[in-house]
Amino acid sequence: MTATGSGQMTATGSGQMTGTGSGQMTATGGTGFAFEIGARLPGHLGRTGTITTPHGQIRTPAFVAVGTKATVKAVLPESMAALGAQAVLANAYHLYLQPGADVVDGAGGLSRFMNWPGPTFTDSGGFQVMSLGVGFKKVLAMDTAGLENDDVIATGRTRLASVDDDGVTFTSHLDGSRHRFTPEVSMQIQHQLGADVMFAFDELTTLMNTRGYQEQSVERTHAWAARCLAEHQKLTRERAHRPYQALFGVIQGAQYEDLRRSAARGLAELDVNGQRFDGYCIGGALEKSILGTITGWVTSELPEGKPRHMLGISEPDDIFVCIENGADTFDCVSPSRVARNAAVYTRDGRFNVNTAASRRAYEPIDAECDCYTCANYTRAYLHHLFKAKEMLASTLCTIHNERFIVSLVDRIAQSITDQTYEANKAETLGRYYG
RNA sequence: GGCAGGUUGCCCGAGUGGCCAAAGGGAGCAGACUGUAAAUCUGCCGGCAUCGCCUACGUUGGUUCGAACCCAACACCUGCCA
Repeated sequence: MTATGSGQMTATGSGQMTGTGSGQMTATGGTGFAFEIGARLPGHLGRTGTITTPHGQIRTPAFVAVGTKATVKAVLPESMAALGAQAVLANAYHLYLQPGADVVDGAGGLSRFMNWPGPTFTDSGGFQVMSLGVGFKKVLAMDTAGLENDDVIATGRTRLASVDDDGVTFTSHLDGSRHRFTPEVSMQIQHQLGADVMFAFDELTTLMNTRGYQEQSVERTHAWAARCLAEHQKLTRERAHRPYQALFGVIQGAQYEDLRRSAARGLAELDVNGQRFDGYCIGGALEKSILGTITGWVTSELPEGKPRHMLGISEPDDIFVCIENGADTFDCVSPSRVARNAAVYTRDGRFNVNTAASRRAYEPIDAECDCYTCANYTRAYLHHLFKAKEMLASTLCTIHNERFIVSLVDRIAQSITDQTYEANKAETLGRYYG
């Protein structure tokens, strides 16, 4: 395991760097974007594959690191490449507010702006419809019983976003200024940001919403998806001198099978003037206990030959269950956010390094981990850095956590190829949650 | 030596008769975080413990039904005068 991990790490890092400068890739139908399926997981919907973008390839399944404001918080792009990260996902809403999409465009696009030569993704701002709106961060829950209520608003929070059928009005959390996002605006921003993969502007509901609201929201997201495709087609023509940017549609529908399936089918069939989605995202309110089932409903409605991205997922059990149900890529803030708050992942579960137990623990976070942090630093030192409020603590723990997830996903990919998936799953989850 | 001010829980610091085991910080201890308003947030934080009891606001004594809060002496610290 360790040998495999470090070997992959090196290959990824160098592959990314060289693939970048040379520009266009292999057979991509003239767009620079393509997806090719590799091995399949017998008895399941899972598969390995390769996504080709103008900025390089992504071997799937893959974890995409979140760098909301064009930076993976606390970590250098070089470190992200060294730990095996294949792609980075930034956020249209945040970059639109600061520094402004035109500034990123002027730099030559997100990749150049942030010095990440590999593939990049941007989220549409759809997540902020929810996180700045009703404000319920909890979109994952074990149990939805008794939660339904469209009027619930998180206590103590000011609502900064409100939705209507045409779009969303935001109040900037930075300066209180008012902004209007529509599917067209999101596409314009994302084209200026210039990521290889863009996401359609969607409405993200929570598990608190009523069935009626979820239906209405799925319809709205579908209508927005069509508008995104139309605007995308127009912008792609206007910006033909720029590298091709792929567009993924986002499937909502919460925990309802009929809604999820019809939403998936609707986007799979959606064709606006010959323009279709290059891939799909599975997002929104996801009930953890049936996460795999939901993923399966959706992927079985989607075309096989296009990649599926899982929005906001990174817990080990969730990753397994999504991959075997046909998800190809993931993104999540968790490894990074949690690291800044002193929580670290290990093969034997997660713990907080800032507790007294690590004060004199002169050993790495995880003896089996091949990351830079575990190779060079002890828990005692990290504990000290957190207590002393030194920012290196965030850097080192983020490197470790990102590597943990990347390496977990890499091992899953390898086990699909090797046909040892079930054994790998049983062992990995048994240890992690045991 | 004279005049004036101060001494509060691990630290800083409110509180000037009962609603005070004592505000608020910090530290400490633990927990949470799933398309990032997050280097954030939550809980505990004198002891034993079920209400409750015990020990506590420099020390000792006093006034009072009742004192961290009022009085006296003492100890130490801090300003101005010699």
